[in-house]
Amino acid sequence: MVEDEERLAETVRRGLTDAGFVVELVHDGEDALWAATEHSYDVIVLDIMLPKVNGYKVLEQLRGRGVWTPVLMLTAKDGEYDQTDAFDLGADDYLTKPFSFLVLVARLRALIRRGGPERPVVLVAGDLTLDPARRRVERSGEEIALTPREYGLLEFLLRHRGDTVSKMEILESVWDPAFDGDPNVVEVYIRYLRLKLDAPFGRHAIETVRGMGYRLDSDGG
Amino acid sequence: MVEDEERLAETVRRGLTDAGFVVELVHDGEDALWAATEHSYDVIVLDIMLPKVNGYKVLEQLRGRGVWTPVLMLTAKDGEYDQTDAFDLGADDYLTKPFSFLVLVARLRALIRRGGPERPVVLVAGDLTLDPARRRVERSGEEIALTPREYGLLEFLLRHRGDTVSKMEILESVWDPAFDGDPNVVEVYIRYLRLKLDAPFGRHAIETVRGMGYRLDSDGG
DNA sequence: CAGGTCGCTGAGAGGGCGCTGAGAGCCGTT
DNA sequence: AACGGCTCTCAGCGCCCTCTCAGCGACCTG
Repeated sequence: MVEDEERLAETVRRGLTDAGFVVELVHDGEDALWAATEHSYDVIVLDIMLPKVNGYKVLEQLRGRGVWTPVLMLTAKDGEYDQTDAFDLGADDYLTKPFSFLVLVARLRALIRRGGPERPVVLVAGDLTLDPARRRVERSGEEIALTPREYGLLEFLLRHRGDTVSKMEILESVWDPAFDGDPNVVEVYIRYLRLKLDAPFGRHAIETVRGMGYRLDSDGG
Repeated sequence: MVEDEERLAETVRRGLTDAGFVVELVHDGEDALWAATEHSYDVIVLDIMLPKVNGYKVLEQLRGRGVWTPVLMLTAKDGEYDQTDAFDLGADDYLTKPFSFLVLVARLRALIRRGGPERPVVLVAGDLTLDPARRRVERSGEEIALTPREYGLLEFLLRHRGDTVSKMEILESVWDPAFDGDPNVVEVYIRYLRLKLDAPFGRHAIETVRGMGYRLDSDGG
């Protein structure tokens, strides 16, 4: 683990040890590079903001030296780099500070077990979140109750957020590939979602692309 | 790999082979186009300065032909093109000469690992971009709302950018092969596009070729 | 300069697409 | 059996998109 904030580092270290991990802790980028090159770890937890050499550089260097140990990056929410950068740089997973300790453990176990990335479990678009595991939808932290159909539709839109998806695509994925009813159902359910997701918050996350279909804004409208 | 400097090419080839890659080497843009179109590679290393057809043209042609193999471009430090161009044209990564061999290997591995999911299928002409998947059009980073017809017309022009296309060709492709209405529709829609794409930006991406048809500037006007 | 052709432009009619409210069918629960 | 929730159908409506048309200007030719 590479982390320079002492209190946070010590807390996490103790927690991980209790959870059964053997933890080695270094405090800056230089030590991180040396340790990771010389030793072999199951997984590396790497903070971005570090003394001497930042996390970004550390990762780049490691990959450059052929070190392919799975890396979980810790990113500050308002940092200069964001999650996208983390993935682009070859990180296998990331967490945004502040993070839930239990989530950290889960992600680390996943990385070790698979030897590969576990994509973030929660789908996000702006202040709109959908957690498939808990089947829970929130907007601005407020839970929103959805029927199964509404939920399926929203999940589909979120998984294609930013893309324009046609009514036919939606019907085939959310309804049935052999659905032969009135395609107007989609419009009706889009409306239901808008009534629950947009209207109470004065936003418009779901955009109509006339003649083409619908599009969910990446930034949540 | 596409590289014309023999010594560099041979060095890199040997290194990549040692690192476990199977390498095919061609020396100019023409061979590159042929090889990349006929065969299927995990990743393409493409130099910019090449005999016959330069790297940019090669990339442009490949993307135009629907070849979406990841491409890593090699750019000269003081070259007339820079990295921004590389990304704009649809390169997936780039390295500036001289480059660290280990970094090259790392980047190639990253490109191969990343593989399929997030490939930008974007048509570009200067500062004008069209993303078919997202059905999104931007000029200078600013999104532009188009109706289906306008969008279809612009997509057609972009796919033939640099070429002069006749009104009849346009009618057959964008409208209907059996369209028998007033060909003046094309002029009308060209106008709509100009009003949305050119006028607000003081440019003229769409050129009229009197007696022949229309032409979209490759560099966006 | 006159005449013709081609492209540009503004206005407007028509239709198609998406939105909406109501309600019927189906299911599980009480 | 009655009720409520969910799903889907349907038909009306309003707006945006599409296309037509006619006048005008630009360009070429004699």
